[in-house]
Amino acid sequence: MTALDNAALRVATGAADGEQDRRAEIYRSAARIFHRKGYHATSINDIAAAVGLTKAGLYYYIKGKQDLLFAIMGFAMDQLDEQVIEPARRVEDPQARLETIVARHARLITQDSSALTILVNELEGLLPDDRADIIGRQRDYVDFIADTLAALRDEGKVLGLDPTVGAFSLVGMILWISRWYRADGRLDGDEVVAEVTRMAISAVLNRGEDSNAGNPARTG
Amino acid sequence: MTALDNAALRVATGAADGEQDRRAEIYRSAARIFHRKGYHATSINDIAAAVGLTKAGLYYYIKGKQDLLFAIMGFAMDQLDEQVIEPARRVEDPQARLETIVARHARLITQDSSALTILVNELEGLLPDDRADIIGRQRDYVDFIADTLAALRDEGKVLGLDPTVGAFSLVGMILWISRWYRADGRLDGDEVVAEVTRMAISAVLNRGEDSNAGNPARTG
DNA sequence: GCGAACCTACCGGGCGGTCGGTAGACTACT
DNA sequence: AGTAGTCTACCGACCGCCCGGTAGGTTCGC
Repeated sequence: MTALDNAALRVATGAADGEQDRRAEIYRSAARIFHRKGYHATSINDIAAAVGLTKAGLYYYIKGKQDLLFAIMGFAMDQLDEQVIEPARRVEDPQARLETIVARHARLITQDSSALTILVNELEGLLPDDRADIIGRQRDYVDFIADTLAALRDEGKVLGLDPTVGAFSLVGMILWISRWYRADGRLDGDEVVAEVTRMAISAVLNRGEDSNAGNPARTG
Repeated sequence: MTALDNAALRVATGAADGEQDRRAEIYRSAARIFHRKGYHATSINDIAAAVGLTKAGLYYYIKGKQDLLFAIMGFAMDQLDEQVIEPARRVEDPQARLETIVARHARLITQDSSALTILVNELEGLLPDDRADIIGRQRDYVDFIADTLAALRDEGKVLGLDPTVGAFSLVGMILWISRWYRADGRLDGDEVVAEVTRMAISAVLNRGEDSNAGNPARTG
């Protein structure tokens, strides 16, 4: 049933808006409200009202608040798998693969950040088993990036970078986009994606030890 | 009264543990629990129990849940001002200043991330006026970084980087540390700080256009 | 007339917050 | 020395509200 729910959500976030599948609209609205107010601050009534139903009416479509959250996160993770990880896996050159990862992930966020952002911010709202599931998939993603960085290092393009720290840092940079990017802002989505991708690659590539960035600040 | 509260918290987060000032312990515990479970998922009872009081007893010390949150965030912002922004302001060379910002901010997070992390994750729990206050101070911080990046660009050390996007990206990289760094992990705090600082500087400095990181990925 | 789609009404419970009270230390006056 | 008053630091009990969730209909297209 989760698979079915995710399918519904996938339809919903696509271009074609709901015409028959009410469930899709519900998931999409819930994702938007969770994203804006946070999971715990969002009531079932909020979601019901947003889709023009009463609370009881909403329960015709969903099993509960936590299942709703898990379904949204599962969908977001599916999106990441399909639109970032799988395409990147088919890129053999490590640098090109890293660029693919960053650019595609960033683009996903500039296009619709709701589900992706909930995915990282509302983990503690899940049941332990569900949380373990999601965290495992996230961990796989970070490992995938770390492996790519390790491959870059083996090519000699990167010196003295810890792949795990590098992977986490790049992920942080990408995820943070959802906090500051506005579709109606000074830069459009493609420009932001390009800019962030450039920074990410630059952060990782070796520049030949011309920087003395070590430990310049001491407390006090 | 907020100033007094913040003073109490400042004492609390220092080395010397509570010996008389109960308020300090309360703020510190609250920050830790808010950090772990999130603001909305934390009840006043949780905090009271953590400091060995009943809910009513706790209200002898605090004005309300939202004031508690605002006080914690105000303290975190003060920490940022005093330990990151002010020291960095005294550094004239833009690159050295940027290194100071990143290293000091990162160090703050590896040392005790509770208040700093609440500061960015629980904004929507605040009253509108309080939120505006905090957001304004955060915006000032980002502008400070962006100005530093602009100065670097004027020196010719950076080509074609948007200072605002750069500032946000670096902040994202730094803040994300609190999500993955564990004090008992493989790397100790200083190593992580050094690694992240190196990445941040590298992300921003010009490497002479040897990267073709543009728009390598298309959907579909 | 039957099932899908939805409603009104309700439940138990936990929430943030308040109230009246009080143990005990400390002060003040006689 | 005794005792009355006062203040700090707390507690048990309670309030009204809203929460997630449910029971039991009702409407409506087929």
